[in-house]
Amino acid sequence: MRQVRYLAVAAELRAQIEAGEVSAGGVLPSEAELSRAYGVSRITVRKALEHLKAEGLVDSRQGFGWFASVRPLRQGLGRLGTIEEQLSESGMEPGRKVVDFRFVPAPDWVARLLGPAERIEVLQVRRVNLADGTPFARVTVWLPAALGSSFSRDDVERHTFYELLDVPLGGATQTIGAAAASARDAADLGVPEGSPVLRCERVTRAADGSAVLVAEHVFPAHRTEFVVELASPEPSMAPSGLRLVE
Amino acid sequence: MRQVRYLAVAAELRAQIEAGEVSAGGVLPSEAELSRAYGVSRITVRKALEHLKAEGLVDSRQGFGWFASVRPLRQGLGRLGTIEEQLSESGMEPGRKVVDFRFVPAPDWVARLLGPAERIEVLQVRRVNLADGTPFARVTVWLPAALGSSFSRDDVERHTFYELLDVPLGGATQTIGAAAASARDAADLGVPEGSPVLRCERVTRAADGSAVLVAEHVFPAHRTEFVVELASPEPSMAPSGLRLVE
DNA sequence: CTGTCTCACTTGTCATATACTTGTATCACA
DNA sequence: TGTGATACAAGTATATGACAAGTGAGACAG
Repeated sequence: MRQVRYLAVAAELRAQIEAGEVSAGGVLPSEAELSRAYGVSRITVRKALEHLKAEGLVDSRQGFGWFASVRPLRQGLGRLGTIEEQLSESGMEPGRKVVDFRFVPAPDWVARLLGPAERIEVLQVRRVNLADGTPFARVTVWLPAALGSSFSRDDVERHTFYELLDVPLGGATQTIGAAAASARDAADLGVPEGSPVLRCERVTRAADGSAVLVAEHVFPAHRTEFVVELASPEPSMAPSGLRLVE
Repeated sequence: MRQVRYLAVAAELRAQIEAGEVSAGGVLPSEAELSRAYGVSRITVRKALEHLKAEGLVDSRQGFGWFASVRPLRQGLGRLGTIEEQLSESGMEPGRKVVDFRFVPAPDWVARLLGPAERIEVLQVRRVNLADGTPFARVTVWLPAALGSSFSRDDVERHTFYELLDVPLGGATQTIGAAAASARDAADLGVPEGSPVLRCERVTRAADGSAVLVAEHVFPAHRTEFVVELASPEPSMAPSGLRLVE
């Protein structure tokens, strides 16, 4: 029987990563080192690593190295598509409606998140997402006026902000909480005032770490929920990422 | 495992700042001094500092120096401790109280999650977590009777289930949603009935992928929120992991 | 006391160099 | 087709040095 060496190497690496010997985000030894360690050529090591990359377990950057993926997705679990994909798959018709497009002075909490320099003016876009004509989300985006000055209402209606922005993006921080629907929430989403809603606040940062965009998503609780895959169980029973607010 | 030096320097600086060795608003040593102190080049010190700046922990002014931010923009999720740690750090006394410990037939939705074989009987443990005596979470755990038969009420009061279980765990799926407080939620958490709560449902799987344990966490919305760090922004504006429910 | 100048020190930025990494291509062998 | 050896291109981390530009404090003339 012919032995396939790179699969054996891949299996060993996978075992080490899943055993936590390489922490999430940690850097693996270089291909050359692995090659020496396992007594195989660099080609074989690469094939093994690329195999793991296809599984979503590791990733690489040229000139830097290989590192364990921050959020590995297991093979058995299909990727969760975007909401729009889910809608069309279940036969519903997605739609969106821009209900507000204005330059306004930044609300206090938005100004705090964007940083002091951006205090002055922001482009505020409010949009309602529809499924078969009934609203299931309201999204509000605040963008420094300097960045949004060239956008038209048509632009934001047809494209995502990530497409429109010409800035290399570096990451985001997302906060998920529950709240009672305000009067405006109730009107926009067609739910009773005071009924529970999921509120998600996201700060998107540029590659250099500066905040670029603040977004608030509000969902009626009875129609939506978040799903998070945890690769390895937390030591505590408390869900990861939970935080007490003031 | 390879190390990236500027990340190591950043970690040490972060530790010092958070330990209060640099008071809020206080000035850090100059880049040249840090460079000497850590035995690295100024470039590396700068990269570390800029890393912390992206986290909102420090800031700089040309000609003046680096100083700790008065109000950190955000806490990196990587170092977000368990709720218990947060409580003791903020001077509150954590506590827990087991309010229910029973073997019962599995509720339908739990049985579905655990798989058909486990339909028969489960150990149901209900616990209220306290901060300074007032409840901030209620956790209910369902465990197949076969796995939980050896546990005593004292065991679950003193240890986490992850410690008690002798099974190698493989991962978990966590669902976060909002809901209105039921009568029991209201009683357990001390909030008005119908007020919004965060509801988190977790299915923990063994290494072989079979479901081992189902847990439900309920938090009053006004005290808790989830923070998720996204390494790279999603192509869609919709928050990742969101899913429509029936 | 008040303005102004100077000087030491700081961050911001650029250029250059080295060592090391992944990405890719080529040729060879079983 | 899997594996190995080699070479080179491209990208990253780090070190070193230099200079521009901003800050603050003290010296000094009025």
